[in-house]
Amino acid sequence: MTELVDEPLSRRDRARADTVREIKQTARRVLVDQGVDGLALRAVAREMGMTAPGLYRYFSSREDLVENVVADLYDELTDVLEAVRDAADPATPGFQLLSVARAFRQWATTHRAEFGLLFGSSAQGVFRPDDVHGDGDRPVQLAGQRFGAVFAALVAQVHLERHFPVPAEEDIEPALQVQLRNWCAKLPVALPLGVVHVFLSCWIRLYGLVCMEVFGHLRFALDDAGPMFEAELRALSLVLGVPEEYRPPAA
Amino acid sequence: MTELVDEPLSRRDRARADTVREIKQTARRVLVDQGVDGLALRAVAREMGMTAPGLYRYFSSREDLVENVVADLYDELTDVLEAVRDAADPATPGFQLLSVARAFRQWATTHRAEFGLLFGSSAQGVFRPDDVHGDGDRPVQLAGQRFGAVFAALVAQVHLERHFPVPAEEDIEPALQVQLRNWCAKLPVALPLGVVHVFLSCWIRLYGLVCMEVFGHLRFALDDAGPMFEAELRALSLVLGVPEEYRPPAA
DNA sequence: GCCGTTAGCTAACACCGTTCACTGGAACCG
DNA sequence: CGGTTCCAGTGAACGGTGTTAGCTAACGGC
Repeated sequence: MTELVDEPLSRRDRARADTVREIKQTARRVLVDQGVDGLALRAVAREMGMTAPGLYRYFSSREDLVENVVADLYDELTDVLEAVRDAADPATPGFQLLSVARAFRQWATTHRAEFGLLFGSSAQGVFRPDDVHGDGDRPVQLAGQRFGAVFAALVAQVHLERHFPVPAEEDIEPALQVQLRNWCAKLPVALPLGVVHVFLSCWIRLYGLVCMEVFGHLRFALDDAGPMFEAELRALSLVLGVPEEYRPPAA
Repeated sequence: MTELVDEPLSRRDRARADTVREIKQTARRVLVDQGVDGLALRAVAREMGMTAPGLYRYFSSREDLVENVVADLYDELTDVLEAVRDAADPATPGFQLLSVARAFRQWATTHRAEFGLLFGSSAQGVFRPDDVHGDGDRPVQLAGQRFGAVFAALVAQVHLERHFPVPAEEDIEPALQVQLRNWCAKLPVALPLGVVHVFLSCWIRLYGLVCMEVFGHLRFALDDAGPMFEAELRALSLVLGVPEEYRPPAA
């Protein structure tokens, strides 16, 4: 058994860790310029001067490799969002939230293949049917939670600063109440049910619009989703009571 | 050259049409119980006692077959939605819209594989990058337009009956205005820009929620999306001014 | 220096999409 | 009726895939 202490990394272990990194990094490059379907084990191996079976020393299957790449991508995306949040000026929750939302779309549109892997229809690996809630401790699940926490925390802060209108608990259907309560219990901070309800509703709109744009399901109406995105952002700002001066302006 | 008249279907042509039907039908069955990745030409051929190369007499590639299956699925889904709309009692636009939205979710959750093919991230076939707008005349595009028209027409009718609040033209960003105008021009009926804006916004929410549910991206928070769907439906009813008595009730 | 562990290889299996050359039979024409 | 043309469907083959089994060779710890 390997030690849980992180200090005694043997020479071999370091080499192994390096190889793992290189594989994931190569896989990501292949993903980007070959597409999801072109993300083949053999292609990854070829790209780094190995043969496909060699990869099985590091990942138990293609699915396993993909899952680890997904976790890394979640982390990378989260890093970007956190950096944008922390660089936002003024550093008010409202403006930070808008900036993060824009950065999310920006990342999605400039990393289409990666976005498809994270948020598309082929992401059975992220949240498997068997673990009812996505709160296991596999890397991809932890990374997913970290990602979600960025938005959740910002909405919570916005609400803390300016109490935007939320439905009263008793105005939420009981069946939805218990689910929201269960979810709340897993969050680091306690939030009123109405707030998480509004957060979920806002996230649905952001996710829906960005997905439609990236997956090409918006082209029936728009050829550039940018203006529509800003309009939706403005609508969300109103819902969340983001102060006028930080809101995207109407035309 | 074959005649454009539809009467003189030779014996051969009828047999051919039957085979095409059987192939698509078999492909759909394979899709359902093997998943999108399991939708292999060889599997389809095997299932119907043929060999894979034989299918090339009917479809020029796997992609071609999939595209035709997608078109059929769009048609089937649209038929379901239209039937639900026409069977809605009372037959008011508001209630019809709610019924159709529920039927859409119902179809999506009971036909996950098919839904993923139509609305997921692997739908490059439906709207290709090259045709800027999805208004070509390939079967899949026609079917897609027919699908969208169901929702669009209902929203239009709801607005005709009760003028829910829409943004004034001059409150829409110019860049978005021209896009919406272009799209409007392709619709069968003339609609105020504000109405199509609201329609698009509502469709984003419906699409976003159903996609998240079907693709498993909602499991981080909810294990049954039903109540949240009804809550969103209620929110949309308020946006669209659907009369109180047809709205989903608050808790 | 020995010995266990392990990285990486080759070969192989079963599958995939696709092309090609071919056969059998149906449809058409004189 | 015979001859010819067309076409559905086949088997073989090519190059690709994920994955397993068995081997070699090098490395780390004693």
